[in-house]
Amino acid sequence: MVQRLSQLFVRTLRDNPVDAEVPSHRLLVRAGYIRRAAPGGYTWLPLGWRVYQNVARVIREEMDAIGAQEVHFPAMLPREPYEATGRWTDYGDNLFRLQDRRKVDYLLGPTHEEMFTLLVKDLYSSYKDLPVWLYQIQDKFRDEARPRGGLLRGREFSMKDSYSFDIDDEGLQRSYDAHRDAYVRIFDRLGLPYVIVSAMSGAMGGSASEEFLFPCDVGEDTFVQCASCHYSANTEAVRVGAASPIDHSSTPAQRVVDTPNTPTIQTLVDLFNGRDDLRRTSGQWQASDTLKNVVVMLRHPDGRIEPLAVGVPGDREVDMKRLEAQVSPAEVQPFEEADFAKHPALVKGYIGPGALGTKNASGIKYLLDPRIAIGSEWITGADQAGKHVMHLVNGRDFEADGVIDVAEVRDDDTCPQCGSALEIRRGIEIGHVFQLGRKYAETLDLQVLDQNGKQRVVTMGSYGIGVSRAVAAIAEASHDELGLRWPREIAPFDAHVVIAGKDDGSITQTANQIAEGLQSNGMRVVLDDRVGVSPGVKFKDAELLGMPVVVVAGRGVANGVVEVRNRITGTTTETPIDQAVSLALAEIAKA
RNA sequence: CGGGGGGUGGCGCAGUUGGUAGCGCGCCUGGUUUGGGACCAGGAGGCCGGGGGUUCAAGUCCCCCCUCCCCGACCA
Repeated sequence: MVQRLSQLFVRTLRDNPVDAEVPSHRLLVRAGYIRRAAPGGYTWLPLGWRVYQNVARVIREEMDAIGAQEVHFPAMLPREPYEATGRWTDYGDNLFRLQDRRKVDYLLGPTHEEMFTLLVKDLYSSYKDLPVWLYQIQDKFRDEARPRGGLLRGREFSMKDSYSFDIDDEGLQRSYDAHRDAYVRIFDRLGLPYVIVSAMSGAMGGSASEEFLFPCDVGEDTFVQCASCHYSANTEAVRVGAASPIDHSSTPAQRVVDTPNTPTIQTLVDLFNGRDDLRRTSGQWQASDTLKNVVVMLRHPDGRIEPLAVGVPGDREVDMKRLEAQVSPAEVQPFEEADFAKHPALVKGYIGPGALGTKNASGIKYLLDPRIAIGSEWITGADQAGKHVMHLVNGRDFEADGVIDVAEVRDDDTCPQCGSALEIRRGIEIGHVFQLGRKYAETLDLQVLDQNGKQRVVTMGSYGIGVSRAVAAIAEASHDELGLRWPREIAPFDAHVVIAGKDDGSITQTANQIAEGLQSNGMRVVLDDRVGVSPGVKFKDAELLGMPVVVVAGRGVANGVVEVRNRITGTTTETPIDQAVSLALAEIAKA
């Protein structure tokens, strides 16, 4: 059936909604695709729901094509499985919890590793049953502290997540590769540009976890990309190579210097450059010649709290996200005044390697940025108020307990693979493939018998795509100043036929004929049949709604012609009425 | 959770020293229009986010709460 715009449940807004900031949110609300219904929750209107279904269909087709099978869970889940894996508590405030009339606890699933693991455990018990790949497309619930960007980060959102179950690591790798390949096909079909980045430290073997990021200024993830080689990684996963040792045979002995009133690195550098006796033999001292020591508190999952000291070059900050990722599952907490009181060896503002390290006065574990080479000399805190030390050589004058790579990553940092300059970019995480391994299977005791009749713990992978987020990302990727521009496969309709201008009946007749012609060729068609609406309004709405091809039947009909407009390429072609359908079909095929 | 800015018809906004709640768009009726968000005339539509207080009188002043947006923190 040709959808008549006069009958469609939609209202476009002339003005931008004031509470929408990012383009996708603004346009989806203004064009009548979604409405906010709750904090972080959106209602899909008919147009939006068609887009959603199209995205879900593409994902289903590709998942089914690799042999994955769809299941469907209840939204309301029991507490026990999440209790068993510790996530009932680990998820903290982000978990939506509820109780039934008997005060029994339930939760709204934030993610479903537990349920899938138990489902397979429930039914399968032999290696012959493996591998098996299951997926769901369902709403997830996370009580985000700050939902934002409309569909980009909600508290209720739709996600496709798959889980693979294999008997061994080789199988897991095959399952992972199959999903990764499927994701490439999915995002290509969705018209979403993406970069695949490493999401975990190289220590685990670089391919254990990768993210698909859609590069975009409003994205919340930061990643680096190398212009020369193909290296790309989430900033959390970037690993800097260790610096080569430096010959320090000509470096003077360490020297403690009075440095009053040097609360910042810059004032410290200025003081050294301003004093004749401290001046460098060649050039000026830089912030990068100083060693900054940051102390934090780590809170382990078992509740244990211990301090950790990190040394980074003075021109860099410690990136807390990177630090959290490195020390996970421990949480990072600030080192507070009260903590200084408990550790008298630490002098606030003058913390140096002299006091740090498990072998020194504080006993605090001390880890160094990999850029800090053995043999390099530094200006750093002397562990006395108002004093710094210079010519302090790593390996000669102090020794750290190890290396940790958590300094901020900057534009033009060198690529760990080829040494060229890295570029920092932002992106929206649209997909994530992850080799979970045996963590959940062990905890929930998912084992099968192998060929030798022995119990073997199953190894798992998890693979997610945010469906509602993908809708927003596509809108983000496919719009211009006039409105949305849906890729053909995702658009609510293939063609938008407009009845424009003063009509003696022939225009409406022509428009109907074209709409039906398109439909009989398998196209999904919306017809703007609204009466008393001026052509300008209809054109604006057509541009805002964003179907790939717009056919305008208007004043040209008197001369036997209509217009075919391609919303993607921006071209307008006038064509005889009897060729309108075939031309529109050709343009749709191009879009 | 910290900082900042908001909440007044469906949407966007104004509202003075406290004194009958307004404008534009949209919506309804009639008429005129019909190729780039038309025009005229007449209408409908508001618990001014919620609660408490001050006052003869509160959209406006005071207190508490809710909620939205932005920045940060947080985020399998």
